[in-house]
Amino acid sequence: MGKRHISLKDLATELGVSISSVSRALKNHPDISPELTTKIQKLAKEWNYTPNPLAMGLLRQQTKMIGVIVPDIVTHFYSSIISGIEEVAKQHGYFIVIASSNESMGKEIESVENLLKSRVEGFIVCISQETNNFEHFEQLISNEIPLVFFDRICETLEVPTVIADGIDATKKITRHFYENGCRRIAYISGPEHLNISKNRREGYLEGLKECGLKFDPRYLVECNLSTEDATRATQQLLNNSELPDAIFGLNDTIAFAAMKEIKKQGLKIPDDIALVGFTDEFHSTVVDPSLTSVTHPTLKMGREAAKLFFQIIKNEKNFNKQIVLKTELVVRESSTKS
Amino acid sequence: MGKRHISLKDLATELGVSISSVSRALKNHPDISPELTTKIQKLAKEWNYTPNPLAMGLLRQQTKMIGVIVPDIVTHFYSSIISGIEEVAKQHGYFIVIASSNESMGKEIESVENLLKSRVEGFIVCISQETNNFEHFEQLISNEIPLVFFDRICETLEVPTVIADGIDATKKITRHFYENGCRRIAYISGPEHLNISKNRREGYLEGLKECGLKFDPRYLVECNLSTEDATRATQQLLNNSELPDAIFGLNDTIAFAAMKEIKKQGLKIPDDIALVGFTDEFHSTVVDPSLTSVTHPTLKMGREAAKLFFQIIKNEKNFNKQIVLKTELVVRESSTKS
DNA sequence: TTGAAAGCGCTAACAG
DNA sequence: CTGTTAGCGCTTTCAA
Repeated sequence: MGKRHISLKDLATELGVSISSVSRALKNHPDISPELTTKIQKLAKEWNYTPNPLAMGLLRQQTKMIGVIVPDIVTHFYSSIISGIEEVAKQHGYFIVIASSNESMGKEIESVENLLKSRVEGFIVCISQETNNFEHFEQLISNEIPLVFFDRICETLEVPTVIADGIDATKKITRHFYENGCRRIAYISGPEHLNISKNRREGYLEGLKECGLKFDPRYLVECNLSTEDATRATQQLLNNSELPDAIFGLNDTIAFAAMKEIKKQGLKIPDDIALVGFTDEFHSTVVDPSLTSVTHPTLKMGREAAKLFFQIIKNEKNFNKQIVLKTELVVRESSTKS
Repeated sequence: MGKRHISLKDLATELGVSISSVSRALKNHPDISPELTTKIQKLAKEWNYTPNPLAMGLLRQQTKMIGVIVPDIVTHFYSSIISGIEEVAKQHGYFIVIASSNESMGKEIESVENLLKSRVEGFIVCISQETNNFEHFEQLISNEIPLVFFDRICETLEVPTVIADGIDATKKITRHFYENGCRRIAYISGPEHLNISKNRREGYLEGLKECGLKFDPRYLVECNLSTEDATRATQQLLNNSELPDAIFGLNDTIAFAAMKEIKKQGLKIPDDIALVGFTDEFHSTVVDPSLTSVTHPTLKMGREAAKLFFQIIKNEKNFNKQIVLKTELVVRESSTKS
């Protein structure tokens, strides 16, 4: 059950001094005589004293906990971001409590409440795909509880955010397809209300225009972010009388689902259809053909989100509240037609 | 910065009663008059009172935190186990604090110390591949701090554990190869001191024997668990004058590295070499050819580990302290020779 | 230079 | 039935 930890009181009684003297000595308060200080510090070390964070927390009303809410934790994208958050949090002596919304708004709301009960000092969140009502976040804001959004954000709320530059990314993808001879470029998007969907679509449309291609609505399909629906969306694209010669998807789930479906229908990647994803390093190289993709700077995204958080916590005033991270197009086999 | 939360005192002063009455009313203590109780509960609800866990924790000397140490958090295997742990922890009103050892013993030791400082009530850990000295865990044991190992365990320590049945799994794999006509079955193992390496090797040897095959040391290579070293190990196997006709690896990292290397050398899977991995659902189906593999019951492993933990916390005496989870061989394309 | 006391939010034993 | 008090571990005035 765990033996009791050493307290200031233990040290004080052992040494026959007062608790406050011990407390002061341990933080090298100048008032305490050097001898006493040394004596106390020596014993503290010997007895392996560490301050009780519960007591400190109660006193200062701070738990040193950050609530992190993500759509899921098993996807590499999120776990990698979490790593980044954790890294910075640790540096600041904070730790993170992770909750998964499972892409459900109900669970998201619940998580906010639960974490609030646990007295987290603030939140770093990527909203669920379902979330279309933001009251639970507005409440946080009006209570002045620190909040940071990453990746999927709510544009109508004044909240510090870090996102990837989706417009630029999808523009790059479209152009890349064009330069590789593709003319019927299709895009599988996600739920319309998500900023990532909107941005990436915008880049897609701009890219088409820049390449002098006309937008063809048959080549833009939408799906929720499940594998099943992504497969359905791919099938829809492949049902067109005029097949697209290039497809890219909003995220990994979609990209891989598309890849499987294209292969299943006996079409060749990239020769029949070039494919590009929005994925991470690992998955992209493990599949066959290796997948050209825009890599998300996940670790950095996590770190930046955490940094924003601490700027809020520290009450800093002048900092950039809208961080946009550059993405990189890594060309692999799936998009270079022979 | 977060407005102050409502305290019992706030309710008490508002209602002009004592703090203890409020405390009692809130837990429906029979001593309090029904009227007062209702009045207090009503206000508490209105003001959205939730007990301060810090105060409770200080009082009861419990943080409701479990330290979870894993080799890394971004691998699906671990993040999925973490999900399982988290699920059960939540049911018990606990939350988990995750630390990653990055496969380094130094970091692992550090994590134990840090989490101890944070006053976690106990630990659930998968030891790092480097760990060959267990003092930091022995210390926990002698201090009666709850500890559970999963997947990679230390057999010399008396600690409740949950593992997958590696012997049975690799026996099944070996037999599966045999039944598919393979006779030169190779195995890429991990660091010898890890229980998972030992068990799986044992199953491999037993499987060979059962099939009436002689063990050939050229077909057993070892690697640390990095992609680079797994590639090296695969090359070593493929350098044999007599090529193996089947390979399986200790885990996903190895399996995928092997797959890439085999393809790179222009060999066909499964016709030249059949391949089987120890992986999760997602990865196995996304690669080409899809990978036959033994699936780890990761979620269950996490849940079981957490359950063990709470049995310790609750001071239960008679419970099974060695949980062995069955694995399942899912046959896909990579191992069925045409 | 050191100690006593109050208070952070809560519970529980003890009084009334 | 309700209030008072002490105490969990710590910091911080205020006193000495």
